[in-house]
Amino acid sequence: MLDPKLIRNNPDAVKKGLKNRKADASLVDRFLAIDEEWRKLTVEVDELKAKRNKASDQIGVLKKGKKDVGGLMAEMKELSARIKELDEEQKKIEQRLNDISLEMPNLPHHAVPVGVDSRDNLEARAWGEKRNLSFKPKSHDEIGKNLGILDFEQAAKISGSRFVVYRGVGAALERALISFMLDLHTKEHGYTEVMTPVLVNTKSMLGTGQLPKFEEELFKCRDDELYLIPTAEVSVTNLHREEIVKTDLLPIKYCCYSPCFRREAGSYGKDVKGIIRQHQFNKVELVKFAEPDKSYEELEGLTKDAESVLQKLGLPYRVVELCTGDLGFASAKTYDLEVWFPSENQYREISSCSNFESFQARRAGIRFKSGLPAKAEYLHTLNGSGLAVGRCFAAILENYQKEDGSIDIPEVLKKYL
RNA sequence: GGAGGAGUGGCCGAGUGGUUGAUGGCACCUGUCUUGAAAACAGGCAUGCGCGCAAGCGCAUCGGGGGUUCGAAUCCUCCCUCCUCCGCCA
Repeated sequence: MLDPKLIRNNPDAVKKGLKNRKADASLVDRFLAIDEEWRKLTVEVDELKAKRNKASDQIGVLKKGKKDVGGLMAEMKELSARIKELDEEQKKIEQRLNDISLEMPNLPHHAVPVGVDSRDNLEARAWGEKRNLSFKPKSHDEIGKNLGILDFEQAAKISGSRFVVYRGVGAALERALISFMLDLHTKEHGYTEVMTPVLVNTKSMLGTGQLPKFEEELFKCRDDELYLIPTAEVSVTNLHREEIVKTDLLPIKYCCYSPCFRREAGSYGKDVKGIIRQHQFNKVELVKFAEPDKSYEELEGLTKDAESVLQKLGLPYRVVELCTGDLGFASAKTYDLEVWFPSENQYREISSCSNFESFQARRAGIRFKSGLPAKAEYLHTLNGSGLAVGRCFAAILENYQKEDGSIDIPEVLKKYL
């Protein structure tokens, strides 16, 4: 959610930001029109309520003095009825205002390169040597099937398409990756591990921005107001919803392993082979709560923490700075980490590290005290994959494959297997 | 799932229809005293929103929604959360 005062005082800047990210800038004018209507009505209602409050006090006093208050009471009865009508109208307007506010995406940070789509993204840096294979590299799903560690048929039988069964060493490798990542982030990068529910309520989904706009991307329970999380970002960020966190605890750094669930509506025919795009996948997520003036520094650190996973695994990757047009709904600035896939001869996203500034904090009511005298203020939230485990699994299969169809195991994983 | 109890400001805890946004205590801030600190004493101390250049004024908020009433923390109702007991259960 954007600061309503910012929209009021700086509508043109907001429009420009929305346009840069290909969002509907007319939302601003609609917001302003309704906002004005709301304020006008608010003044009116408040005045009537002030009148009523005064009269009610007076009635109390008069009654004590055994004076007649029948006329005044009748008058106030009418006034109350009028107030009730206006209250209802005001509530409706508030609802509309709120709906628009929740539909509005975040504004890009001013330094984010302006662009239309992923072709305008900037490569910030690249790391690692792509291995020189003396044979034609196989795809990870082929390797996995051949080794008997990935089974797509059985998964399709018990669940459907875009699911996978890990078997034997495959299951162990997936588990090893999770443990390796969590250990790295907790022991070397100072994150606190949490394990949170994967079913969350509507408020949590609104808080991080999955709702109301992206409901079709979510799995929802039929009989309960609960959704499966598409990322641990949701449950972990909402840990501090409606809280004023102690300033001396900032920055708060969490890492969380969780399975993630995405409907992938509208991605039919895209990445249908392999485990790149699944309805259910594992991910270790990094989440930070930071003071506003330090959040960009924290974004750099967060990205480096995610990168170090790839470095320790010896997987070549590059860091891409997303342009305004490619930014996610809630993000002000995002770095994608892309890992090398030899069989495709291209880099593919394996992590996305974003600073949401106060966008999620405002939706979720996450504040801290700052200044003198101390005043509660929205903090900044950040998160990034550290990393997507399934894609990491696939990248290891492809990058560490040998001509005989077997694979090497990265050194750092050996103690986990 | 069944029965009962509870939810008040940062915390504890009063308050069952009328100057109660809410007594008191703790914590916190300021001042006096002190070489300094502690103690004691005095004072201050909720949040959100709107109007206003400002001083300030007004509205809302006692888990959440709805209702009764001129007026609700207080009465009614639905919901949520927590606790106790029973049932079921990894």
